[in-house]
Amino acid sequence: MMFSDAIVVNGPLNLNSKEHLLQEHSHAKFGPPGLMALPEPSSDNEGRKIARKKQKRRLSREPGEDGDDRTREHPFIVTEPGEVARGKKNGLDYLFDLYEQCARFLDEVQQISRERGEKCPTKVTNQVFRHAKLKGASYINKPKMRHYVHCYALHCLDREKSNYLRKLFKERGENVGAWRQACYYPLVDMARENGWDIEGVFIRNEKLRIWYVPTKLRQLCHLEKSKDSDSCSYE
Amino acid sequence: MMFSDAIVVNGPLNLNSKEHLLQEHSHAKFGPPGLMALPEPSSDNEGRKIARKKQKRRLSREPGEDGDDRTREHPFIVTEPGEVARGKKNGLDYLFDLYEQCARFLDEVQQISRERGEKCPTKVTNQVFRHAKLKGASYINKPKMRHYVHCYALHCLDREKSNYLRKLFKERGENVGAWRQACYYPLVDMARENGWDIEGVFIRNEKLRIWYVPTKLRQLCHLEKSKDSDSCSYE
DNA sequence: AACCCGGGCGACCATCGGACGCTGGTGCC
DNA sequence: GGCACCAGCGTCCGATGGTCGCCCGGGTT
Repeated sequence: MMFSDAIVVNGPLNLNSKEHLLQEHSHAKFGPPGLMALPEPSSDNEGRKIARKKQKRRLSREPGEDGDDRTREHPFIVTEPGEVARGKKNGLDYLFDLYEQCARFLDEVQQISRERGEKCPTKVTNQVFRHAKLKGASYINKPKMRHYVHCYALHCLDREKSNYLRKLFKERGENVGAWRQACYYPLVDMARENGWDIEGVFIRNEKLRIWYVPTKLRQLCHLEKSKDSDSCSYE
Repeated sequence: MMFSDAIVVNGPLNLNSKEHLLQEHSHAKFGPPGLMALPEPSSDNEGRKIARKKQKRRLSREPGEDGDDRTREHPFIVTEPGEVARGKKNGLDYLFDLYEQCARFLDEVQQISRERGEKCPTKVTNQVFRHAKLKGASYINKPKMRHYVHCYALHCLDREKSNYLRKLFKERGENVGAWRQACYYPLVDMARENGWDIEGVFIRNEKLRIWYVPTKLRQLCHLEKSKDSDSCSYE
């Protein structure tokens, strides 16, 4: 009754959005790099400056036209594994899938950087979010992804506990915010079991490695560690 | 006639400066962290904002008063291993020692971050330079250290070749700039032998790991790689 | 003493990681 | 239909990695 791994769906998900025209970017070659002249600043880096205001037109959707060209993503609700969110909501399987999509976008960015001989990111950076947007994944954005990183971490590190928490909070009718808060504590326990090295816990996990440890989680660990050592020693 | 390692002096060095009142920072404890209140932004991070303008008074040194309170460090000249720079110059052993000092400052910064439960840098960052300055090592600064990273890299990765280059350029009476340029090419060769993974070459070396790969070196590798594949295949 | 060469490093810049809170979607009554 | 709740994400902010070129030290004449 511990890690059960790899059971949870990768199935339907994302019922309410229909942006999947991406997903299958084969790591293509993009042709020979073109021999950039060395003493110059750098090659044009994936439309960082250029094409900046190409955002989706906001505030222009006609009411009644629903489901597509949505102004903002439907909010998440607490769903149990495999459960499809009903109504104008997204489920947690979909949330977690977003993290996997980001990992794929990071792969692509790394591929491109390597081809160009540029610095190669090891984490999901601004550049990756920019790339995702460019590829049409407009439903991915930094604040959202950072907001739920620790929930995804629990999902990666202890599927069992993660699933249990989802069921529990769903049952109780708790909102997403409450569930999200609750996700911190199992992680703090895990950090404790690993000598309080939360960074290491992330880095040792294949999927988590690419995500920054959230500040709040790091702080919680530090706080708890201080409490621990206060109460059982006076060094 | 390859890696001979660990022969080069760690001796006299730094004849013209007398700032070594640092060197021996034992990784002390600094007392208990103080249990920062969680929801707050962050604890005051090593005088990042505070004490900012505490710089050395410039333009106020009286002429004739030499050797101390110098406005700027003496320029480097090409010296061979163990050779002491004469006159108002610094030698390359001293330059390389500066990199070792930075490594020690990084250690300290990491120690402090870990105690405070803050993000722990793995590289020599701005924070490390700030810390060095705070500890009195005012002769260490970012532009200088970044400027010669690849020279230090050669020194770490192929002492033999590095020493040879120093002797050669000294003999020829070349200036520091010329020697510095020359340091790139052996490194490019080394990258070639390692599948053009210059990042990996740095990371695999204990001492280099903490330094960012200089852009110019990365670009040179990329350029050379393109040339290679152009001339021996048409894929 | 005057001059010029060369390089040290102050200071700037684009971009980064990180966070807040406004806006407006959503379900309930 | 109106309202209250709450969360998505635009947008800001301090700090970062990276660099350029000014200024002036130093050797030469």
